[in-house]
Amino acid sequence: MQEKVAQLLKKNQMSVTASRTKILELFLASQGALAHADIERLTNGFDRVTIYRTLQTFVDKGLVHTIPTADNSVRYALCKDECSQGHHHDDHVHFMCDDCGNTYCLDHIHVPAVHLPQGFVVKQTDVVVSGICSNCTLR
Amino acid sequence: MQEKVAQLLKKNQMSVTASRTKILELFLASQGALAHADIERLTNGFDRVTIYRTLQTFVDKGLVHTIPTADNSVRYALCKDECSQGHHHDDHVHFMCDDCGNTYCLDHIHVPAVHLPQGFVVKQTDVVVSGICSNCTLR
DNA sequence: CTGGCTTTGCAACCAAGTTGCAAAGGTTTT
DNA sequence: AAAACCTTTGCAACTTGGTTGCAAAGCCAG
Repeated sequence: MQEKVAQLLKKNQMSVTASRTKILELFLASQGALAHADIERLTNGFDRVTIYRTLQTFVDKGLVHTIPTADNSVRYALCKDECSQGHHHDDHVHFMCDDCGNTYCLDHIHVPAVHLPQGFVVKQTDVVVSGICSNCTLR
Repeated sequence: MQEKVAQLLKKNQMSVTASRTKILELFLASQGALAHADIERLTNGFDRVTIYRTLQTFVDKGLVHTIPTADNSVRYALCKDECSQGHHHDDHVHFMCDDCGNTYCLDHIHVPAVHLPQGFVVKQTDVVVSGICSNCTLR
């Protein structure tokens, strides 16, 4: 596992350090998206600043993308393989659960095409759905 | 005009004060959405805190709604008449222009229904489109 | 295992937003 | 039109989230 994570870092042109390894492991182990605060809580000893910088590096290298949320908080989730350095293909729907607070990438649900009036050029469409996730409806 | 604004405030159960009048005028005069910083710039003399509280009051009273944005900044726009105290009908698409930075409510473009996997309960769907707005493509 | 570049931790800083409270302002009553 | 009462404002202080500069430590080629 550790080894696999190290390979993944190298493949994306990053040197292998303790914080990057640990944080990437967290992402691989997590179902949903992670916020800076989650990572701070789940690790111990890494400086706030290191976590900010590590996340930024992951985004720059195309390993992770930020998720638009309804409550204006910043969350991060692993990219699928199609994403690469400086080029994110983030065309899936995101879901925020009002109950457990988790945020999920619904990778297989693509954002619908939105038809705009003449003169508008569409570059990106973000869809954020909120409600109750499947884990929480069961309980 | 001043009178009309005062009526609008009263209709929504707010006392008529200088800051509320001025800020509501700004919204009525503005094409797109306004951020706290915009209002601070366009007015002079009102305290930051007063602007925060006025915006919050407008949201509570159903006069204004917040707009989800791709860059995690908070913006406000006038509600249509269907919105009322504590009950927003915010089911239209929002557009952010990468060029001029303006944010618009596309009131007549409704958010498409998104089909989610079993077990998910949808409460709200937010669609934020970014690109170039019709004002900026003309130039 | 040495040297050079990268990353980390710390401290300080900045921006956005919130809270408590006294003073000022709006509204209602008489 | 003034008094009384409740609401709103401005100020100061604080909190939270995020950034920057820099010296020390860490990574990884040769």
